[in-house]
Amino acid sequence: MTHLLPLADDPAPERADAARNRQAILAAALHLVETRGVACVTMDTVASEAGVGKGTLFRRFESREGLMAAVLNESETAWQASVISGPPPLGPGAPAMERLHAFGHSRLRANLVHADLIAAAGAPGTRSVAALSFANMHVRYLLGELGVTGDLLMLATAVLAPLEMIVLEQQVNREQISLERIEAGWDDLVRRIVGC
Amino acid sequence: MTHLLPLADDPAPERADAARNRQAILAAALHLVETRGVACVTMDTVASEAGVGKGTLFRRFESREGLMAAVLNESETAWQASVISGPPPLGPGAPAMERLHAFGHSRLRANLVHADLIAAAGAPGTRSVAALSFANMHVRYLLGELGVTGDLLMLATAVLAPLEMIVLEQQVNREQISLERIEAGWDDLVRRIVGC
DNA sequence: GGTCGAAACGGACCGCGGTCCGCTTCTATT
DNA sequence: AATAGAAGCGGACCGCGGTCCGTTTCGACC
Repeated sequence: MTHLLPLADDPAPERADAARNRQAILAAALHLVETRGVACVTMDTVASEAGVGKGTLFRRFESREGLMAAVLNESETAWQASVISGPPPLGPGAPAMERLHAFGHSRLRANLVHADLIAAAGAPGTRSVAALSFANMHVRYLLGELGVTGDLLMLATAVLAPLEMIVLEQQVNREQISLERIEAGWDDLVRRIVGC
Repeated sequence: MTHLLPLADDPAPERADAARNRQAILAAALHLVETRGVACVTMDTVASEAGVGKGTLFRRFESREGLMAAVLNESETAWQASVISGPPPLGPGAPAMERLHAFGHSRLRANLVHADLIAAAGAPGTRSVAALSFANMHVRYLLGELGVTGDLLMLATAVLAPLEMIVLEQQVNREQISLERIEAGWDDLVRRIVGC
């Protein structure tokens, strides 16, 4: 075998025009989301802005949720990168406890900033599974570093659940709770789960 | 003043035909949800089944989410009643810790049973605010009984967050985690939050 | 019972998400 | 360069949630 043979690719490597269209659609969607806000972005608009037919959008991204998830993914990826290899205390280099707190605060803010996009991206499962379980995996790792014993998967879920948009939405918009109080409450939660 | 005078009613007491229609709509919706499943229930169907125009549905229930929330509310009310005045350990009479665990398990199951209806009822805020904060208030009360100190509102939120449908959905459908493990994980969480 | 304003009604209508299928474009092969 | 057929394309079309407004019904008051 030579280096010209395709090495363990996907069985169907994307065709050139398809790739071009995917890029065009993604760029158009991102632009429209930024300028008009998520709510005002219709599939027809994205299609015409990208200069493709509507069918193409749905073949590439499955649904509106899928497209929004793809847009969201752009910033999510950057955020993940800063968790994995950015400067401390979010990135590696700081003590695990500091990293965990930085993680929570950062995630909290990221969720609030992209609130409407996250809502439009819909239930997890539409977003890539890998992206979704990243947070859980990272928290599990940090809890391990802190010497926490028990069902770490469950504990990580418990730590992350209060940061979910649906919960934050209720607290911020409905109950008018300040960001500081939410952060403090989350810090307390972490302390109780880790400590003792 | 006599007993014939309306006592501190809403300013606009519902007209007779309006009340009749509300009942008919709710009954039709409930029936259709039970027989065909939430996903197959369209507003047109409910309207014709109830023998009213579509406009009436939307005037009474605001949106599809609102209608589904109203349907969901029927069973939620019953559940709340059993928490407030049902038999122990869920109702009053048992030690606070037992009640709390019973509460969590009961809520967990209720959420899973009505999963699709809850999803269709959409974000909180569509459902009545009272109904939504009931769980939080109850948990806060139980935590107080247990002598927990701190920001009880935040702690109650932390206790309830892992029971939210969006979290459970991920665990049950995506990660295939058993109900027992979820319950055990939640029990552990409660112990850590209360204890120490 | 008759009158009148307000409230409720209902179905035609709209926009959007999503599908379908005949046509076009790409690329592997010779 | 020619070819063939798979992959991609696009826009007409559909169903559903939601709105609008001319018409009907209610019930308070005379």
